[in-house]
Amino acid sequence: MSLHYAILGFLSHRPLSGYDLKKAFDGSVRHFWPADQSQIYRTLSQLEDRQLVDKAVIEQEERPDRKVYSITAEGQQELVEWLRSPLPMQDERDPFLVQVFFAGLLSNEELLEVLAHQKAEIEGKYELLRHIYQTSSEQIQEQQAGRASLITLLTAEHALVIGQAYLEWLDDLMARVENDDFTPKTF
Amino acid sequence: MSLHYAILGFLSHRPLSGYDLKKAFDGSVRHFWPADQSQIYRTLSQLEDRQLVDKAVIEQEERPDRKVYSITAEGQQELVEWLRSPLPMQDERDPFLVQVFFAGLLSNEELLEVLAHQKAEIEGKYELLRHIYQTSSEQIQEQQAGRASLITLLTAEHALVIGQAYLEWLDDLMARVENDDFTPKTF
DNA sequence: TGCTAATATAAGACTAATCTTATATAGGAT
DNA sequence: ATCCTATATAAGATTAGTCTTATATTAGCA
Repeated sequence: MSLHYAILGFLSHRPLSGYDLKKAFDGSVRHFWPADQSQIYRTLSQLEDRQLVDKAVIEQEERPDRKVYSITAEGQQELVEWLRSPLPMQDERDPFLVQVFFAGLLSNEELLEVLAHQKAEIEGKYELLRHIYQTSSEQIQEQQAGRASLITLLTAEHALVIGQAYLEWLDDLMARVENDDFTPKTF
Repeated sequence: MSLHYAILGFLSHRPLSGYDLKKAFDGSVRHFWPADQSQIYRTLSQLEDRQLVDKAVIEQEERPDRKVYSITAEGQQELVEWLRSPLPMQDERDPFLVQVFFAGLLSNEELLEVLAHQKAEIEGKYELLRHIYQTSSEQIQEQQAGRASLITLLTAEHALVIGQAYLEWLDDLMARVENDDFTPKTF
């Protein structure tokens, strides 16, 4: 469902084609809402059926026609209503945590390997996001872009804060595995 | 896919019926891998087809037959192999972050409301998990249960660490919204 | 007396998302 | 010469997970 609103969100800035939208997703929100190309096109035609977007066909001789979508007044209204509405929490689904939960079946060495792999993955994701955050925050500040642009940075900030905590937990855990000491902590 | 392995994981401790498994999921891993009752039964019969589990039918006069599943040698092997194997990272999907990303369309007051709601949700989840963590860590320590039991606590610990970071980010963000100051941070 | 919860299983329909494949062309790189 | 990338769209099949409904009985509560 959120894909509908994410698309409306992008279209609320400027009209875009399916192709443009795919690039917009990959370049900004993919770390918390990846979008499949095929699904974008399907969702666009659903939004069109519900008259939340308008389609403008721009004929091109050498390529398939560009179909540029723009948000309608109804679409804008539905988007803002959704943005305002408190959402029920999503349940998470993390196969890595399933591995950890049943890791009693592994030796400490095997467990350490799994943890080290996860650490590398999280670190990679973290570094990528840090780079994106830095360059785009500099860009936004140079251009003196407004409040709405600054707000888009907050999701990257969220990922960085969570990533840092994740890495601290992993480091602490790896140390405990090395000492073979799994004594519970207090919270 | 992880549901297959999570079921095998539970069955590696002791034989269980579909009904038992549903309770086991709800009581321990549901915060990172919720399982639908219907899906558990379907997955059990798939595992049976692949001979990773054995079914023992216990006839009951007054109720539907209890079908108790136990893990086979092949099942145990596949489980341990999976536990050892480094998994590709999952992409997240968080509608709340979609809201934040496009929150430029909301006023500061509206945004604060959305954030306050999320804070309450996260706090609720956090308190629940803290309670579960405390009681079950005490229980495990009293019973002098072994390494495998202590390891199951680590996933709750993970959720608590992440939850804390999440709440700190939210608090900081709410303060900034109140001051209408969205200046980027440095990471 | 009737309602609810617990025990126990499972099919059917549906939705969201992914993966694969198809069509069509231009321009640049090897 | 040939291959890859970018542009541009979209149907088809499949998978994982959810939601609804069905069946059947007992025990306890109000």
